[in-house]
Amino acid sequence: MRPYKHPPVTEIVLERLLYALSDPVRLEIVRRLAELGEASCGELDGGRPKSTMSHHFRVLRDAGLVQTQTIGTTHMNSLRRDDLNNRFPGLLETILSQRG
Amino acid sequence: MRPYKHPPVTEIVLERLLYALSDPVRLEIVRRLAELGEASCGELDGGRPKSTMSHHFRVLRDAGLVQTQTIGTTHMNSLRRDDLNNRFPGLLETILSQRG
DNA sequence: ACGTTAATTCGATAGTATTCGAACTATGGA
DNA sequence: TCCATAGTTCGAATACTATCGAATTAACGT
Repeated sequence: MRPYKHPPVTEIVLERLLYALSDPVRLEIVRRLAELGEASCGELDGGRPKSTMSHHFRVLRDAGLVQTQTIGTTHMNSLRRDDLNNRFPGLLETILSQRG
Repeated sequence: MRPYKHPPVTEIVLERLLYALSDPVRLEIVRRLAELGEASCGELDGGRPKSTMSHHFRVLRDAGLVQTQTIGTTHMNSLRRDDLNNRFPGLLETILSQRG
């Protein structure tokens, strides 16, 4: 499995980040990741097909929100909290603290 | 001119709000409105056609970010700061404080 | 009433997103 | 090596979105 392409911190773009979070499925993924610390793709599908989940995780990765590392056969995802707080201080926490 | 339909505070949805702000043109509009306090549609077009601006203002209105009142022939827009701070405390300020 | 100004609505087009099944790839275990 | 597991990639259908010109509506001043 070739490694994932994660954007460097400096290339994380606000609009792209907001867009990634504007989808209910993706916002829920991010909320769960915030709770759990990390999770595999499969753990967070709510019965949705794998391809759909894979798509959403890719959007989150491309936006710089999520990092994915391969451990064995599972792909572990976690939020890039430090990177995000460097680039956009307080933003992620403020969004996650909202009761939507 | 029939009055605009602004969603009540309780119906402002986080995802919709994030989506509205994920467009560069709209984010810029919101930034300018935050600076100026209020502005007409025409003041904020950067040479863009009126129909394009009208579209973006509608998205911002529907998301609950902007309120528009007609004064004479001009439509004055301003941010719904209080409403937004009630519904999503700190969110707007945090987003606007980011240097994108 | 007429023209001007300000912005919305309509209609079309081109681009992009979401969703999903099916095929594929990679890793680890029997 | 064969198989199961975990996700990705591909392809296609469907649905949205942004953009803009043209026509329309509204309010004001003359």
